[in-house]
Parts: sequence; C-alpha cells; structure tokens
Amino acid sequence: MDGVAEPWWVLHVDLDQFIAAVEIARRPELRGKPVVVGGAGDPAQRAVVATASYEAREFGIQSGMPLRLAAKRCPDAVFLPTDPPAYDEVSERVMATLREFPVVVEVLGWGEAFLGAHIGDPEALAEDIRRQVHAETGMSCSVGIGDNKLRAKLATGFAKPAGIYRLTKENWAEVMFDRPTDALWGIGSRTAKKLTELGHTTVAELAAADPDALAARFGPTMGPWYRALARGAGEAEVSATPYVNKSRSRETTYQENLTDRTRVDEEIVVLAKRVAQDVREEGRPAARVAVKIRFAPFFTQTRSVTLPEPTSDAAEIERAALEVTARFDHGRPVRLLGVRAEFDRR
DNA sequence: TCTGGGGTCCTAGGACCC
DNA sequence: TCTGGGGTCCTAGGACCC
Repeated sequence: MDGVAEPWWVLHVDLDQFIAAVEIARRPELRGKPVVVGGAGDPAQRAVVATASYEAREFGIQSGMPLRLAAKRCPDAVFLPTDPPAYDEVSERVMATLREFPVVVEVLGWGEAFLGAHIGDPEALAEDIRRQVHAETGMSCSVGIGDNKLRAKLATGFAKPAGIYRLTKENWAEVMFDRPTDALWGIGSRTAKKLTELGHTTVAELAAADPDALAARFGPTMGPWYRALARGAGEAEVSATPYVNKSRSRETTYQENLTDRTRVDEEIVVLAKRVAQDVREEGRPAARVAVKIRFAPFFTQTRSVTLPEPTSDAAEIERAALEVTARFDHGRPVRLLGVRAEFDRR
C-alpha cells in the first residue's frame, strides 16, 4: 500500500474439460472413464465432439471431431448429449464465485473469463481462485497470468490441467518463438498455411516479418495485426460491461439431406420462428435477415436482405427469410439450413 | 475428417451520392 | 462519355473462436 499502486495483471480462468466436467459431476460413476459429449449423444448421427474428458483425449479424441470418428477411436467411450442449460447454470455459479474477488470479471464463454486486478502477487490470487472455485462449484480450473489478454489466454494452455502459468514480455520469446504461428490466439490453420507460403513458419519468423508485405497479402488491418500477435501484443483492459448480441441465429444440420424444395421452405419457416422468438427476447428489432444453406457434399452459401424497416414481427421475419431463400440456386440436396437476424449496429 | 451450432470481425466489389 | 475522388451502404465470403 502506502499509496504505491500495485501493478495491473490480467488473469485468464478456464474450467478444465468444462462440459465433460459438468456431466461427470452429476454422474460420479463416469469419473476416470473416457467421456465424449456432443450432439444428441448418438455417434451414428451427424454431429461433432463438444468436449472430451482427458481419458477420452488419450485415444486421440478432440473437440470438433465427428462423433462417428470418436467412436471409431474409442468404441468403449461413454457418449452423452449436450445440455446447454446445465452448462449455463454451472458457468453462472463459477462467474459469481469469481466476482467475489476484488477483480474486474469479463466473461468469455462457458466456464471462461478474463480477470483484471491491481495486485502484487498474481500467483497467490490465482491459487485462491482455484481453491474457491473448487470449493463452491466442485469444478477444477486453470489460470493463466499475463500482462495482457493474449498472454494470459495462451498461458492457460500451459497451465492445464489444474495449474497456474505466467506468460509476460519477460518469457514471451523463450516460450513462444519456436512454436508454429497457429499457436497464437487468432491465427488458425488457414492463415498459418498462407504464412508458411510467405516463409513465416514460426512465431519468431512472423515477429520479424515485413509488415507491408503482410498488409499486401492479408489486408491493412489483419496483416500488421498478425505480426503484432507474434510479438505478444494484446489488450490489457478488462471490461465487466454486459455482452450485447449483434446477431441471433439458428441452424440445423439434417440427418438426411433435404431434396424437396417445399421441405426446404417448411424448415426455413421453423428456423425463422425460433429466430423471431430470440429477437423478441432480445428486445431490439432485427435490421437484416440472412439465410445460410449448406449444399451437399459440403458447400456453403449465404444470402441476406436489409429490411425496409427494423422489425420484431415473426411474420415479417419469416417472409424475409423465405424471400431470401428463393434467391438461391436450388440444384443440389441440402445438408444444413440456417436463419440469422442482425441488429442495427449501435 | 462424410466434417455442429452460435457467434464475431475483416475484406472486397459494386452501387450510389456529392 | 474517351468517366475524378472520396465516403458510405449493401452484400457475399472467409476466417476464427468457444
């Protein structure tokens, strides 16, 4: 104290195997077993893994993998359906626990948040958080400590499971420079491949890249931003301002492709009704309506329209969705349909 | 890889206006 | 029309994240 401000730290708290952990908490007999949560819990269906328990990961099962493939890798795994309301509820309890600390809490997603704090000993705070979250919710979490959000977020990856890790300007080069560029938060496999074509395979190489060349390849915002990421740049501000949706959408992948045009319209109406309900609950009118169609085998298109006037009326949202649907070239079987409402930017 | 669902942000071309 | 320059909106697509 004595009027000397403590330094500002960003902590990233992430629940370990969150979705699987919620399921195991209410079915203790599953503890220690390979558990895979996703879709309707039927590995014969078109669906992917939401979260696999650490035991299931031993078999090479990962988030985003088709359930069918997961079942092939581990036929004895327990497959469970996703239950979003259950994850909402546990996540809320975790966030409430985090808010008991003298920190700013910015929720990132289910079981994941950034914390901002003026504090002398961030490791001690992280320990307290881990202990308190476990005591109040039964959940295990990991905590990344950083001097900005990027480094805190990446630090959590090194902390898992059930650990604490600090990543700052001091150890950034040592920890990150030899890793591939897609180890960075914001660079995925597509961009990493393009970067490799430009001769930047590692984080160190990207950090030393020519920003003008990157801008020419990726655009004036993204190009220089990738280089900044490689140097560990990120926001340090943490905001507790409640999240406001910019859009609401509903989509469905059909277990069997739709081949009947009439059926497509019927399903669009079903989705539009759900979106209209979401829009009403949002309390703000929709300004645009978009339709997404994924044709077989896996070819996705979107069409959209700006409404003459923003509306929350279900009939108008349905009508707009059907109008937009009519603009597609309906030659092939349909694998997925989606309807999205966008709110006015403000 | 027979590859979900719900979001966000950026890019780029054309329309349109002054 | 042998067609400037800048700003903004609309639309479609790509990429990424959880």
